[in-house]
Amino acid sequence: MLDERKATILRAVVTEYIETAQPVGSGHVASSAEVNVSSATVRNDMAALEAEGYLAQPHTSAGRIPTEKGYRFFVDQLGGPGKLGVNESQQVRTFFSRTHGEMEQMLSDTSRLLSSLTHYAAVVVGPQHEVATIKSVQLVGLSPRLVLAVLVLSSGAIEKHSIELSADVDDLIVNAAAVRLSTLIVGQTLASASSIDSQSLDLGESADVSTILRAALAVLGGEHRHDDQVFIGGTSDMVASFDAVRTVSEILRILEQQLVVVSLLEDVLDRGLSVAIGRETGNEALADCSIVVAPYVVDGETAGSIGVLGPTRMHYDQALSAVAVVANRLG
Amino acid sequence: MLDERKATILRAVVTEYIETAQPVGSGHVASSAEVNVSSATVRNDMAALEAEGYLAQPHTSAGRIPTEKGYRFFVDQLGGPGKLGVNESQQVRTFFSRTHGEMEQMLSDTSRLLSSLTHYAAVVVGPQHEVATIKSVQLVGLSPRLVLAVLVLSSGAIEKHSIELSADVDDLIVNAAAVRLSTLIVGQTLASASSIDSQSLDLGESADVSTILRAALAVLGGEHRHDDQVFIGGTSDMVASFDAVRTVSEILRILEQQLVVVSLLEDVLDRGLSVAIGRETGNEALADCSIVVAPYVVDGETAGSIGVLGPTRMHYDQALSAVAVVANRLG
DNA sequence: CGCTGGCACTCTCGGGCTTCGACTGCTTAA
DNA sequence: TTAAGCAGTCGAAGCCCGAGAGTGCCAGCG
Repeated sequence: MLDERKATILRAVVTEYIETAQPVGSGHVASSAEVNVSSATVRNDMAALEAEGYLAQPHTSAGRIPTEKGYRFFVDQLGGPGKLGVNESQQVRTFFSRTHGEMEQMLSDTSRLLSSLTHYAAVVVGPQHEVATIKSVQLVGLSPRLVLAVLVLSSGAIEKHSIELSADVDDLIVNAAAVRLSTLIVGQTLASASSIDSQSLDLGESADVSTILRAALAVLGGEHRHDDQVFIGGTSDMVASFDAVRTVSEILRILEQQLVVVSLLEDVLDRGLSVAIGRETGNEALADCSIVVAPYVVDGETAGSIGVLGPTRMHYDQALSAVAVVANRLG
Repeated sequence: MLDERKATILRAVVTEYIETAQPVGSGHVASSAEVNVSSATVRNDMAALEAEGYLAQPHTSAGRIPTEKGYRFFVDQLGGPGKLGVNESQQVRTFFSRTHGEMEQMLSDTSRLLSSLTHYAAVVVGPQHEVATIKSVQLVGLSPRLVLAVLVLSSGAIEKHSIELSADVDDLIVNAAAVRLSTLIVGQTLASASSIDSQSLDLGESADVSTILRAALAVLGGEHRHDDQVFIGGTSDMVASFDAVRTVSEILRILEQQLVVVSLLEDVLDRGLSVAIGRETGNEALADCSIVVAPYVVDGETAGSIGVLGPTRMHYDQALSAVAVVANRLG
């Protein structure tokens, strides 16, 4: 599609623009190391690149800036992720050597790590609970009419649901229900547990017990889609890449709606390490942003995903490397 | 200290500046409803107010801007929190009528409510775990050498700690340890549980059991100061009040360090509903911000605190009312 | 004695103008 | 196909100037 020289010129424009945030002119490109033709030749090629939609001019007699298509070519052409710098890989190494156990804490720290590596906002989405099996279930009476159901999953995650009852119950009843519930759902996945039919359990229990059981199964089936664990870090770093407070505010609004963020990441999850540039994110408010995402794998299963959100003029190579390496070592 | 007229003038300057973000001149003040003197008189008083440190001039021949001292006077003089507008109080009412159970979810929603009421960033700090008593403790073996300790507290909160063992243990041993642990710490507060001396429990247990017990008590004693629950919402709203991205970035950096935020709130916690203006927050990066904080009370005990973070030129009356009302109804 | 009107002064802000410089596009020659 | 040169374009920066907003001070009035 693009001959070698045009590709080189485009590459030069993109890298320079990422560096300086200023429109870059033919002179700069011509004097760059990889290009050995005169600025006039560069001008011709840049005009062609603009005609084909890779570059744009903010106004006549300014330099060119990359379009989304331009960035896209640049990123695709980059091939896979490169190596990290020595400082960064050192940072990753010490991070993963020091960290241990305690899923939540670790994911939260991971988002901090990623943002400190890239200086952009980092998003880490924890494992889906649906696939994990239930290790233990417990019912704890907090007050006469309030019972807390606590599930421990094989992933080490915990789910809790409060159950409000219409009548007082005794602790003995609660315990009986807990035992019965354990035999019913321990070892199952959350998904299969929540699909248990309430009917099947009316076998000779006391009425109180089965009431509790039914209520417990009901809350299990309820909206447990919400509690994906999402950790966002480094927004302050990312913000510094923009210059309009207005834009910043809109981006923050997106980040606050965790559902939106999660679906952004999950849209690209099955594609492996990938990049969404500007409107490719599918969100108008993120027109000036790009996202680098990768799923991470635990025990051979895709567990969750991590990502970096930065300006369209982000350092794609660094971001790709960082995301790739961190996703890799999260296993 | 300030005679009645000067106080009125100061009040007028502050309210106008909060509204417009523009330096306000003697003319505007004179034409405001509460002031019935000529602009020349206002000028004299404003000069005096400046000499006394309540006002400042960005440059000669611009209007005046309130100093921190000016805001402070304004806020003190405001007296208690006022009433909420009808829309707002409606919003609060429907919120508290719809919400129920599930502490975490509720606190997170509360931060959303507060930020939507005030259009500033809202911070909600959950109850201190130290004072809650332990309702139940459970040990779950996740893998042969990894045991998860799950505590349910009377507040409905859950703490989990993973315990790594140096040798494989059997589930039976784990269960035995769990039973023993329950008798030891259920009913105690976290604080007293974590101060239990490991020595006192070497009475005839098997070695395996006491190993686990000791490890469990050790992690309990560990850094459980961290896991204060902090919920921050509405940063995107607050950001819109500033015009320098630089400032925004610094403020976000503060908010990301939850420890800092928590200590900010807790410093003023025993003072009840209170306001910290600019540098009064004790943080240089928040020189352009003010904080409105109030503790909330559950079962007669101070449980946690809620707060609003906005620009120094925030609508103090609205923020105070909102914080006061929400803190009140969080019981 | 305190308030007011008036006056001179100061400083910012915005518009209009010019200059400068960084580009481009085109044309022509090798 | 590339290079060189040249004319043209447009924004950014500097400058001037007038308008406007505001101040401080002074003198007079009740």
